[in-house]
Amino acid sequence: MFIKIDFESEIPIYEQIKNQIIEGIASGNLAEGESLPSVRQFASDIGINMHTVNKAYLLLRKDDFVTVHKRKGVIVNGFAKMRDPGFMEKNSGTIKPVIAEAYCKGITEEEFIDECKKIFLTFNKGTGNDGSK
Amino acid sequence: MFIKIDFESEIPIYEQIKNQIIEGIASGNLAEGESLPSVRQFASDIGINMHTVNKAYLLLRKDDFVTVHKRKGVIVNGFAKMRDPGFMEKNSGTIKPVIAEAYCKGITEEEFIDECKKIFLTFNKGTGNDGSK
DNA sequence: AGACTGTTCTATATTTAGTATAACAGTTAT
DNA sequence: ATAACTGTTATACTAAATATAGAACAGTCT
Repeated sequence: MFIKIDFESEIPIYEQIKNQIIEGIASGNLAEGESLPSVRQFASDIGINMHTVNKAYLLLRKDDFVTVHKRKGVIVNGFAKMRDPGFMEKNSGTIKPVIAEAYCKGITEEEFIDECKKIFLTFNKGTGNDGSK
Repeated sequence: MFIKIDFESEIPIYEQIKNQIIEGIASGNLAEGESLPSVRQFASDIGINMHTVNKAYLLLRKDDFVTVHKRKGVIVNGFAKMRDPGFMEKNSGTIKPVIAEAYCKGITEEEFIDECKKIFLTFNKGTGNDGSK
């Protein structure tokens, strides 16, 4: 796997795992139907505990990024199953403090949006969320 | 003050305080030179502990949002003192997971950027960070 | 039956968050 | 100078979140 954990980070390990898997899906590195490593093997690979991996998987399932099959393991969903039109409303509270800080730090709207576009570019290469239904 | 704490939130109280003060500065509700309530009075107003407020103030000082004067208290800095051109580089790691998740959830680049612009609008009304030096 | 999945349970150590008192060191008005 | 107000620091404690550890369970597939 392509996941690297920063043990010095203040971000919990289970969240680093969750984030990197979501980024993997968005960037097309993890395609629909692919299965993730088992909690035991993944934990052993990274050198952490099984339950930490499991917590990440539980969160991914809760938000419809993956489906769990006994025996097969954890499988990446298609974009259709992940879709949630209400995402921006639920998460504007997450973005607001970041923008407020950026604004105070002298970042212009244009600079901020350019950075967002740059990040979006790394994702649009993937399987493709073209915004269609 | 205009600050409301959500005691049910998973976001620490000191971070809620910090965020709302930064948003207050960005939106122009808190102008340069204004002083924040004393740690003791603020804590008593909200019904929390002094040290929780102090922690928020320490973080705000660390990031140059405020200056501390004994007796006068905590005073809001001007945008010039807050300015940090390296902000986006330091914080692209914060934005990336949010965009990745939004992308998977079917939010288009346009929708995401529109939301950012909407938030920027609520700030541009303020004293004005016009991007000039 | 055996080997593999995720899941659940219990237990523990560590860190973070928050509260609680008390004292200290500057600053300013009286 | 004294008093009253600042932030700051120190210590102590509780509670929750994070991470680890080992064991057992319940499906699934060969």
